[in-house]
Amino acid sequence: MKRDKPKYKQIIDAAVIVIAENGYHQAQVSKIAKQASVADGTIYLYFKNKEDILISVFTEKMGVFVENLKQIIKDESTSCEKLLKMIDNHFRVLATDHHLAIVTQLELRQSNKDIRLKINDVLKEYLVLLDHILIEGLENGEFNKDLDIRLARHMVFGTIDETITTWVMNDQKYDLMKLAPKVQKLLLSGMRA
Amino acid sequence: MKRDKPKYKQIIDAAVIVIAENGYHQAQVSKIAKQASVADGTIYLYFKNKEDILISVFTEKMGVFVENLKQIIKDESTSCEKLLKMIDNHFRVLATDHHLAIVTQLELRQSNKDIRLKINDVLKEYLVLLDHILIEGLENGEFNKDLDIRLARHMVFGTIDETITTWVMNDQKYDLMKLAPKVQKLLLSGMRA
Amino acid sequence: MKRDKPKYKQIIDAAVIVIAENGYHQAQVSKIAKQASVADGTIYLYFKNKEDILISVFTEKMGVFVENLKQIIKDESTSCEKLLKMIDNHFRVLATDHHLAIVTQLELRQSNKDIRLKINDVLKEYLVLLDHILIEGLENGEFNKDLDIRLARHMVFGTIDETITTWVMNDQKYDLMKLAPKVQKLLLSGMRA
Amino acid sequence: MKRDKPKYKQIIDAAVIVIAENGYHQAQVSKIAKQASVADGTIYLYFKNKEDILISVFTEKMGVFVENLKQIIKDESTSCEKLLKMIDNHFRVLATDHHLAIVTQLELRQSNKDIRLKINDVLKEYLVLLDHILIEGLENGEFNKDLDIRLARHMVFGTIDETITTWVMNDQKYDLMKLAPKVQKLLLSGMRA
DNA sequence: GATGAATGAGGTTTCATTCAT
DNA sequence: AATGAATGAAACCTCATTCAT
Repeated sequence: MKRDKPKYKQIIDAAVIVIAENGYHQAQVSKIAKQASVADGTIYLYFKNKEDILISVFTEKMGVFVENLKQIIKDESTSCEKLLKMIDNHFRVLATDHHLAIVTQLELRQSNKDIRLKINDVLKEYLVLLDHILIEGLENGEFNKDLDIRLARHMVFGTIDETITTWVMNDQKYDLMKLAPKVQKLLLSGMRA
Repeated sequence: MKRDKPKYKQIIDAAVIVIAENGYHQAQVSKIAKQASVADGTIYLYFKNKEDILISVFTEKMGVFVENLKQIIKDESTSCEKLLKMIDNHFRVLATDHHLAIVTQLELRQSNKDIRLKINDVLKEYLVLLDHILIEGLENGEFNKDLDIRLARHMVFGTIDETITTWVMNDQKYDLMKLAPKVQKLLLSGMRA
Repeated sequence: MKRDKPKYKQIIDAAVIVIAENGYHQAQVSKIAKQASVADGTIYLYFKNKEDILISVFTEKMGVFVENLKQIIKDESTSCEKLLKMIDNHFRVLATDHHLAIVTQLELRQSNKDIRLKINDVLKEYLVLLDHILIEGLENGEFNKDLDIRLARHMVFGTIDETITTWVMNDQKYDLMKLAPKVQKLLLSGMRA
Repeated sequence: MKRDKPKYKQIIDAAVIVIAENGYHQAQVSKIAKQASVADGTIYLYFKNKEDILISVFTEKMGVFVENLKQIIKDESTSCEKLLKMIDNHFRVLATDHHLAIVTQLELRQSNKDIRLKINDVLKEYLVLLDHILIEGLENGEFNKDLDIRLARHMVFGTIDETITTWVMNDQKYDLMKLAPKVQKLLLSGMRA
């Protein structure tokens, strides 16, 4: 399997760095190859084309969010706590990897529709897990029974995304992690029973 | 003043149509010129370069949001009502102009960092006005006195934006306007005193 | 009409020279542009792509053969004389333009199947005219009534083509024109009544 | 000797199939290796480079024509009969091996000048044998004493080649073998004393 | 002898911008 | 003011060949 070979991850990581440091439109394949210390042609032994690199970057990295969230859902805390853990996790992953934060919040959004559609497929998986938490909270009475799941999902994800994007645009100069409990509290007060 | 001449608006409107119908990356200057019924070179009598067209599209169209919001702030309703009016206005403008909705929610976000930074300057004006409503609500006791204005702003704008973007991505097939009161209610329950 | 503008012919002629002097696979668009004294991009105002240049080279130049042959057919000489004139014309055009001879006999034959199929369409027109001469000769009794037109066409064209190609491969070092009457005589003796 | 080892022939035969089925420009070394069931690198144990494969394909396969023709020349028939046998042999070999016919008549002609020059060296051997027949016919009075050997060679080979190429281009859908006596008769009538 | 992963040079085409008319 | 023909820089990808195993 190609994605288990060391060069696969090597190229993905190189792509994140190159995109973060040069911007999406200045992230030429040759730069990524150089950063990964492989020849240009080697890229094409592991990826079909440039688009495939970009989608794989998102898929591989987003996988971490999804995996973490699956763990969070499994545990036995309340839905409220799960929501906090989710926000906390989302913030932590991006606060820990500055390059990745730039890539997901700013650069990858410049990609064309084809790529964005595939990125959305990955995102959808994440949103479905978020819905699980929301539904569970509804059913166990933690959340307001009139809550519109779809709007609540928009609110939770929109707030998280907007908060992180603003933080990235401000050059990540304040502590994102500290905002997690406040964001949770703000969101919860709007959903609680 | 260039922006008062008829061809200026003509080109801006052509750009919105071309970007909405062809996508950001397929919106060549020559296509915009054709749609505006002017020669390619004429574009450069009214705009410094392509970047200038795109920023102007956003500035000119965003102006409507800002103007409307200024009117809303002036009137004598409660902060809660102002928030509803703001959401309602935001939804209405985009629900009325499908091309514009596509351009602002999807296509213009593919622009490079430079353009997006300038677009953000324009957006900031809008967010400052939103802050006015939030501060007013805090001061007159409508909103929770512990409310973090910055986070509340992220939540309000993030929720609105995510809701509209999802609606555009779903081909605008449901009635966006109907969601306005629900979104307001959801947001308010998180902020109220 | 694009093909009436001076730059169109300028580029076609440049292509013939570049292909003849560098070989088919070393005839880059940039070289053709340089030879034609235009910018690389200008090529694409007159031709859809590189393939289009190559096909146009053949079509434009082959047009001369076809036009000349149409004149020959119209005149009132015998079929035998027409055949001589055809051979003579074919030899003369290529003996006069050494670059063109190299391009048609050697270089253009390296093109891929798509291009060769389009080239064949043009050639077919020429062969149809040759058939006219052969049929006429059959009907007026100049040629053997048992003559198989298809085979005769193969023989006439194959002999002409092989003779010219050998001449080109030998660096055009002998006088091709002098061979015309001998080739005619040889071919005719095989077809005469 | 490398050319006696089984893998040598295996690769040559694979090359003929790959070129015939994919076309000259789509006949990558890796495809030939795959078809021959050897690794890419193995090719280079038997051939200096890709050019060497292509020339060897022609040399090996052309060898059959030359060998057969040598036999034909040795026998005691008339020059006219030898000519028929030669045409018959030429047609038969290609009519029997459809892949080979495509490769020699269409695909290999797309190769660059270097390769074509080397192919011509091989062809020359064949043409020299043809000259033997023609000269013998001249000397024994079967052919016209004014016959120009060089032109006659062009005519014989050009007619054969054009006839076969047309047959291949028409997807080999009629019986090439049946044409042999007619082609001979046509050619002979032009050369006979 | 055999393998196949890795290499890296090289070319077509697009499109924002200019400037002579 | 308006035109639009001309410019030319810039990058993705292929594939023949090598060489460590």
